Amino acid sequence: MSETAERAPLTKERVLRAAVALADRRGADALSMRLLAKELGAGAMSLYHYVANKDELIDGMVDLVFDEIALPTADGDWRTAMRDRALTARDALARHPWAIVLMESRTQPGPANLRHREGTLGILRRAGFSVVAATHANWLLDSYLYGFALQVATLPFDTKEQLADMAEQIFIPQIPADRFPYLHEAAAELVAAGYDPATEFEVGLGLILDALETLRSGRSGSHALARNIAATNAPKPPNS
Amino acid sequence: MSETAERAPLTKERVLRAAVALADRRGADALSMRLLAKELGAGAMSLYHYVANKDELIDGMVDLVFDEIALPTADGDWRTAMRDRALTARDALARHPWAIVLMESRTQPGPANLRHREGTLGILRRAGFSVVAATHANWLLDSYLYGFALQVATLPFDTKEQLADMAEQIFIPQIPADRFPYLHEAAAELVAAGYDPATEFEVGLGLILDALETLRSGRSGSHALARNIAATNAPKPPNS
DNA sequence: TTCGTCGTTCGTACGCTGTACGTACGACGT
DNA sequence: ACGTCGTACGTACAGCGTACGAACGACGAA
Repeated sequence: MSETAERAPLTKERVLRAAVALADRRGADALSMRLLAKELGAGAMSLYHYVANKDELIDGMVDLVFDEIALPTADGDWRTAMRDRALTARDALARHPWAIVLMESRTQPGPANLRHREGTLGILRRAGFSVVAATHANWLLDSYLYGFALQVATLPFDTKEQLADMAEQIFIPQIPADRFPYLHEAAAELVAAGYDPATEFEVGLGLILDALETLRSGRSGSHALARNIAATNAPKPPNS
Repeated sequence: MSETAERAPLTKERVLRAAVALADRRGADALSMRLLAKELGAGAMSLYHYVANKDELIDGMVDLVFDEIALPTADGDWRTAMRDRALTARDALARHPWAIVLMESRTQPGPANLRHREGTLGILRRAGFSVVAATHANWLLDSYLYGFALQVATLPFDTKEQLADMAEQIFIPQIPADRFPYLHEAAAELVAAGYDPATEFEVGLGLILDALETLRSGRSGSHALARNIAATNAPKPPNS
């Protein structure tokens, strides 16, 4: 493969990027120090000059993925800013499915992670969200984002054509109609209706953003708890 | 520890339950066939008479956790049914944090998983959700559920007292106020406002359920895509 | 009683993992 | 010419999942 071709000097940057590429190509399980070293044309132990251990390697990889998510800018309304961020985050997590679990399981947030939290929080605060309301908004958006990515990462289909194939060849025959009538019906009807899984993310995202608007203005729907908490703090952005 | 005390006959059930207990106690990483066998007072290879391999062991463990989630019943309105399911699921995932990732990463759904999907889908369909609207609802609810559980599993605090300690001793000193003004402000203000992370899940859940009501009645908020799709299929429950 | 046969248990071994430890080598200041 | 230091890595160890085959008790048939 790459025996003597690429013997550029080893750096932390190069190690991390190679690790991301390897995880993308072969999956998180295949990422071992030995294999990564071979990929770089180096010995396994050489890597330990650039990362203290495998955990630190993974921390670095996660922060690289975070850097691929568009940092929301100050201009424009909060809705499109949060929407753009969610969409690019979704894309980044689709490119690096191994990162989904690792991103939120690192106890120490990396610099890109911090920059992100600061950016999104700023957008929300300047848009009139109270600190507590913005906290609710971030929890809701991030939970949806990570949960969705987690579910999508293991789906065996992406397009509506693949969904149709899956449903007809695997799902419907395996689900007995008498024990699972609703699932049976749904599988058939989704295909018939031309349901496209690629647009699913934006449906839920739109609903969430609508819901957050009620949180911002302090008038929640029928949920008393959210209403009470939203009223706790008036918006008062720092630094302006 | 348990040398000759518990030499009840090995069964698949016993192996799976011991595996769940071990993962709860020591974490997913510590779950090895050798350690699990020792826990059961058996040799490592004995386990392979009850599970084909470690993957099948994990499949069984995940299905046991699924069984802890309350299957929604037919009576009552859809909102409380979905709310109860989400809350018991949240509790089950809090008891078994290792299961969050594994649950949605198993390509083959276990029997408890299938029973669940059928149950929730039935609730929604009978409540008037179209097949496509119910699909949206499930994606939104499940994504929130898993994403929230994923984030909570790694948080170092659960109660508002722990949050206050964390913020004061770790978070605020580590976040320079000049580079991260909003994060800095938020950490201080959340503590001052008596923000309780334990209630966070229900805030987002309430907002989502409110949003789903608009999906059910076919009138979405400002999101045209959801409105169009919701109109695609009229509700027509099977089997009744 | 003796002899398969079968279900269950598990000892050993292989190739893999992360990484501790010690060594080796080229570049550089003195 | 001689230490020192940054970089590289060979070897080794404990632990992993699991393939293979042997051991052992229970049992029906002879």
